[in-house]
Formats: sequence, structure tokens, C-alpha cells
Amino acid sequence: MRRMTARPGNAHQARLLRLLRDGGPNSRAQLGDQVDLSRSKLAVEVERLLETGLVVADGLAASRGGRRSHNIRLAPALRFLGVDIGATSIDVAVTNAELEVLGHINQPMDVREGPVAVFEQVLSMAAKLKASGLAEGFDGAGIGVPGPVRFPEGVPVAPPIMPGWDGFPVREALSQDLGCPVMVDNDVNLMAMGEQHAGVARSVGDFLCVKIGTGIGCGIVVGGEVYRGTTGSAGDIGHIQAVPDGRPCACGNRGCLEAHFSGAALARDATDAAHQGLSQELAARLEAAGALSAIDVAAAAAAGDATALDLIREGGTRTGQVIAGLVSFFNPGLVVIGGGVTGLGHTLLAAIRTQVYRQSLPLATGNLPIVLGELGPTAGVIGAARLISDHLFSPA
Amino acid sequence: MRRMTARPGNAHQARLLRLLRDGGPNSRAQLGDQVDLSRSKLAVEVERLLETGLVVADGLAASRGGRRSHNIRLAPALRFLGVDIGATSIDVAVTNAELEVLGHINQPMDVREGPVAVFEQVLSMAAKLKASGLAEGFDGAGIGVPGPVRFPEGVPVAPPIMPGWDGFPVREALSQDLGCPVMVDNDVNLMAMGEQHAGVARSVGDFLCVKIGTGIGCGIVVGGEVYRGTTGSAGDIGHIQAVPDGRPCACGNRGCLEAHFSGAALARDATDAAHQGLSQELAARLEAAGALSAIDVAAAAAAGDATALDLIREGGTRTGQVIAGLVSFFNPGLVVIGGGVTGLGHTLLAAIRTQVYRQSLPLATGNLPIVLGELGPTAGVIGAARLISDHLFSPA
DNA sequence: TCCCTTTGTCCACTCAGTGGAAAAAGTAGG
DNA sequence: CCTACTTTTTCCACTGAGTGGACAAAGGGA
Repeated sequence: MRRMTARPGNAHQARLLRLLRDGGPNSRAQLGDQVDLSRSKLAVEVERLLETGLVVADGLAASRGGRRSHNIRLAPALRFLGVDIGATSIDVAVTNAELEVLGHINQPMDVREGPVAVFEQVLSMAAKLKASGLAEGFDGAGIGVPGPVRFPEGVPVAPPIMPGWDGFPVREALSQDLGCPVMVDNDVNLMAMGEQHAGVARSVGDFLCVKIGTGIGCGIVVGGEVYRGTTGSAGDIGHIQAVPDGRPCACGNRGCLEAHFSGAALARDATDAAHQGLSQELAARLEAAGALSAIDVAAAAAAGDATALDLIREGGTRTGQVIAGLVSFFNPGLVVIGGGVTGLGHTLLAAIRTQVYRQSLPLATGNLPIVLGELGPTAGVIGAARLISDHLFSPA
Repeated sequence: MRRMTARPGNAHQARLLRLLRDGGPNSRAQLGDQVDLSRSKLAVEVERLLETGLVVADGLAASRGGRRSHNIRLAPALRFLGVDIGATSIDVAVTNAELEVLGHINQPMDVREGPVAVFEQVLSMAAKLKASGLAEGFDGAGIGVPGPVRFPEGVPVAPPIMPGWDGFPVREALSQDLGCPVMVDNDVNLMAMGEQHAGVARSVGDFLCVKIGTGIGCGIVVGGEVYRGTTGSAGDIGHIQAVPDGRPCACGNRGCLEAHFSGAALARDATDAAHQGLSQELAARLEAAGALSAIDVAAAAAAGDATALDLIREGGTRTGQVIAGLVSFFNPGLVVIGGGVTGLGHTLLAAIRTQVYRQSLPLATGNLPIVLGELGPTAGVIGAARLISDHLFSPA
């Protein structure tokens, strides 16, 4: 089946497509109210979009006291693929043109296996989604990788935790394999886009999205657009010094935030505590599973284990110190906390909040919500779908 | 005399005015090369600008082998006023439409005297510049104040070092007194704009401009535009924690960067060192002047005084630690160091560079220049003139 | 003087976009 | 069923920005 062959021919058409995508109005009249075009012009542009097949007019809406309007919507057969490659697992989802997740699967995978092995698995996951009847093909795919990306080319650069990926032409390779347009970005940026599109950050122009997983990163949104920095490494806050002369870090420095708090650091601390006999709860879990992860710490904390709670609080305090600095610097309208350790929940959030509200200036924190992400693991894949749809729904 | 009564009527005209301001080409043909308009359309827009009097066509340029071109330039009588209100002094300058400084005066003044007293002095300084024949009147004025500003309204908000200024309608008041349009911004942002327009940051899209004076602030430029944050306090890095459990700060916290290094902190440290007999050089200066300032420390350092050098190096290291974090986060293409303590020169710069290059990730620092500002005290006033000219050279 | 180059002007034409009128298709009430 | 009123959509003449080609103006070099 031929997929989405057309692109919007001008800015108006792109604007209309995005309005329709974002759950906007669906009659010509309602579209006209939002798009500041005369009805005549609007009708022309809609007509052209109908000709391309990107949108369809199916049926009539209920009357509101006058002539019934036509239902204008994005082509129901459009499908986007959202791929979120994490350090230890892969998420793949299919969405429709409105970016609603139709199917979502997650499989464990170590990125360090390299791009070839990873993409093989991604393709098999995509094939599985296709086989389940959710899609006949994909009109575009967004890919998130856990490291810096040279965005225009879609190529990872010097990724610390992804040996073998440096310079690999992800965009080009996947575009060939999938047979559709592909865009690549940092996983943290995609999470930010996901929360912006469908999560807690709707209608916020400037915000930070801190993702705490195996590592720590921060998505930066300025004026509704993701800011990527000069070389694409913006938001790499995992190696900001949180503790002077603190723990040695893989990057060669000491006291990096990531060395003191992250999924990996938390698991290590919990294991140490179990070995030292500080917590029966953790020791029991270590005994049972052979190794501890952040999830075990979350469970222990939920069971009221004091040691686990202390670990979370201390990590939250460290993270809060760093975020406090960023808040003073960036003066965001919102801070979103997400990633694998979101399971640590409100204990973590409270520690972060306390530290930020204490250390940052009142003018910056006065009206600053600090909240957990709302979408969990789907934030990344929704963000990925949004990335490619933003690309495709822009003038050719 | 009636001043600039007209504004560009559309985006093309605004574009042309800015091109002419920024020292661009000056014949219709050369303008056409840069502005992506047909010669016909361009001629029409230029004609309209000529009618408004904003630009003039005077004389013919030398031939380059064909018909000689007309010299198109901004009206030579246009004058902008740039005002930079610091914590302890005021800078006022007149510029022409190309933002070249025609006259510049500086006078000591304590902002804490309040807006009324300060504006009285600003007006008398402006009058002095007028009296010297540099201007017959002002077509617009830009004002920088040492604290956060609610930018759209031009009103300071909760300024820590400017009691009495909170909520004072600076823009409205000065606009009445001067009889011309006025724009107000944070002094640090104006310094960034100045260095961007005529200094080291030309042609850099994303950069940071750290101003170390009585306090410490940071101008943030994203995609060529100043980023001000949600409440206008972005860049307020003086109260980021630099030393855990460090010195008490006026803001109520401990260990703020500003408490450990700034013009004020440096003067205090130097005075302590002199009293403790650590430096004969500093003690002699204290004896002679009755009090020490950052300038004395700079002089002592230049004379080779070890204590002064140590103080500067330590301050630079602290500052470098904070900047290192910001570089990891923001991934700028350039870092500019400016403000009153620029006199500390390369000792300071070296300490900052060492710390940033050591602590930040290679991908962010790989091609990152860290340099001193090029314009010194004129950066602020040029930035101020640029602020108002950007405003006036935009469609009405 | 002839030919070439560069700059600037003129003019007919295209096309995006507007706004008003009218048609289409409904609801509500008698 | 008929009338009055709404809302949505279509139609169409008109405006005005912008284009591109032809041409005039003004110079240089052989």
C-alpha cells in the first residue's frame, strides 16, 4: 500500500493539519474561527487537502440549530511509529494521525548491543504491531535515543552510554528499512514533547522536563519549541557537579549528579545498604532476586522501609539542588519530573520541591509547579510520533 | 523639532531598516540581493520609506562598470538614547540610527536613591548630551536597570538591590519625560544585546553573557533573541549555590555565588586580607583610600600581589563551577564574560576557563570559546539603543 | 562609435486572499 | 405543512501584493 505521499503545500495547510491533529474543531466553520482566514480561502485550502487524501470528510455532524456541518478529519488510515530506545529497554508504539496510541509494546534490550542488533529488534516489534492489524504500514517514524543527536542529520554524536552508535546514520538507515520518513532525537527531548502534547505541559511555553532513568537528562522547551543547543547536547545535566569532591563518575570527574542519584546509582546504594544489614526489607528482596533495581527500592519505600525512604530523600535533595540552580537560571513556568524512577513517587517529588523552593529566588518559584509526568512510559513514544508528525505537517 | 513620527508599514520595510542599520548594503540592487524581493517590489518599499523620511537617498556611489547606484541610508538626524543604570553609576549615550556611539557620559549614582532621583540625573545627563550638539532630540530610548523587569510593561519586579523601584512604571514615566518611545530591560540582557550587535557575539545564535559587577547575572540568547523567562527573572545566577553551607547571603540562603564572588564580595575579602596583614600592597591601598574596591584588587594583582591574585583565582574558580553547570545544561556556542570586574582580566578568565573545561562534557566544550566582552562599559548603552531600535524598526 | 555591464523604472500579469450575496440544510413554533 | 430564523457552505467579483520581462538610464572599455 502506498503511504502518505503528499505534504501540505503551504503554511495554511500545515496549520490546518496540526489543528486537526491536536483535537481541534472539525467543521469548516470551526476551523475558520481559529485560523484567521476567510471562509472562502479556507474552503479552498480544505479542498486541496481533501484532494491529497491527507484529510477526509466523512458524514455530517449533529445540527446546532442550522445546517449540519461536514466532519473534517485527518485520514483515518494514517499511522505513525513512535520508538523510544532506552538504555535497557525499547518502547515501540503505533499511533493514528491524532497521535493516539493504538498499540504499545516494550521489550528489554541493552543499547550497548549496538545499532544493528537494536534496529533488528525495533523492526521485529514494528512488524508485530503491523501483524496485529493496527497498521498496514507507517507514514512516518520518530526515534528517541539515549544520548546527544546532531538533529538535522539524525545522527548520534559521542554518546557516553552507547558505544558503537557514534556517527551511525540512524535516520537514513531506519528510513530505508521502514520505507518512510524518519526523524531522530534525544529521548529526553521526546519525553518533553510528549508531555507537552498530551501531558502535564499542555499550554506551557517555557518548561523543563527532568528525566531520571538509568541516567539523568533534561528536556528544555523555549517558546513551545525544544531547545537543543549548539551541538545538540543541551539538557545534559547528569554530569553537573552536585557534590564537591563527591563520588567518582564514569565521565572522569567526581561528584556528578548521575553518580549520586539515578536508577543505576540508587540500585547500587540499595545493594550496599542490604549488604551492610541496614534494611531487612532490601536484604530480603536482594536475596529473592539476586540483584536490586530502582523498582525494588520503590517497593521497599512503599512498604515503609526507612532505609529506602532515606535513599530516595537524599537523592531527591541532590537532584533538587541541581534543579534549583536551573530554575534560577532558566525561570521556567513548569518543571516536570519523569523517567523510570517516577515510581519513587511523592517521596522523591517532595524532596525535590523542598530543595527548589528553598534555594531558588521567590520571583522564580512564586508560581512554579513541580509535578510528576502524567504519561509515564508513553511520553517518549507520543513525543516521537509528534516529532515526525510536526515534520510531515510542515510545508514541503 | 518633530522626531521620528513614522514606523515601518510592513515586515519588508522593517527588514530593510534593520539591514541598513546593521551596516548592510546601501544601493537598491544590493538590498535586493539580500532581501529576496523582486527589484520592482523593492523599489516600491524603498520609495515608501523615503516618503516617511526614515531613510534618505543622498548622492551616487562610484560606478562598478555600469550605471552608478544611489546611496540609500537611514536618516542622518535620527538619534537614540541608551541608558544603563548600574548599582553604583549611570551610563548615558547618544547613538545615530546605525547605533554608533556619538557621545557617552558616566556618573556615579546609587540606585537605592530611588527612581525619582535617578531619573532626574538621567534627564540632566541627556540634556548635557543634547547641549553638546550631538542631538536635537531623541527618537527613542532604551533603559537598563539592575534587576528583573516585566518586559512587556517595562516595570521592575521585586528587584533585590533596588528598594523603591518595585512596580515603578519606568517605561511610562521616562517616555513622558523624554517625549519619545522607551523600552526597559534588565541591564544584563542589554549587555548581551550590545555584544551581539557590535561585540564578540556577532553571528552567534545561542550564547551566554555573564556580567560580574556589584552582583552577578547572565544574559541568555536563544536563536538570536534574548530569553527572559516566565516572570522575567531568567539569568539570575547570582543566587545559585556555589558553596554548600557557605557564606550567608543577603537573600537568606548560604553559599550563593554572589556572596563568594562579585564586586562587593571581592572588595570585602580584600579589606579582610589587608586587615589580617596578608598583603602589604592591599593594606597600603586601604590606608590611602579608606576603602577598597574591585579596582584596587585588579591594580594589586597587576602589580603582582599574590593575595590579590589568589582572591581573583578563587573567585574565578567558583564562578567557573557555576558556569560549567550552565554550559552542560544550555550548550551555548559562546560564553562572554563582562561587567565591572572585567578589569581583573586574564587571571579571572583563565580560572573560569580551567574550571569549565574540566567540569563540562567534551561535546559541550569542544568548540566553546570563553572570552571577555569586547565593548566594556559601552556594551550596555549600545544594547539599550539596539533594544529601542529593534522596537521602532518593527511593523507598527 | 559600438558593445557590454550595472542600476533603476515601468507595466502587464498572476495569484492569494477578502467580503458580501446567495444557496443549502437544518431547528422551532404555530 | 408552512413560516421564520440559524448555521454552514459555496460562489463570485474585487483588491492588492508580488513577479518577471522589457526597457531606459548611465557608465566603462576598445
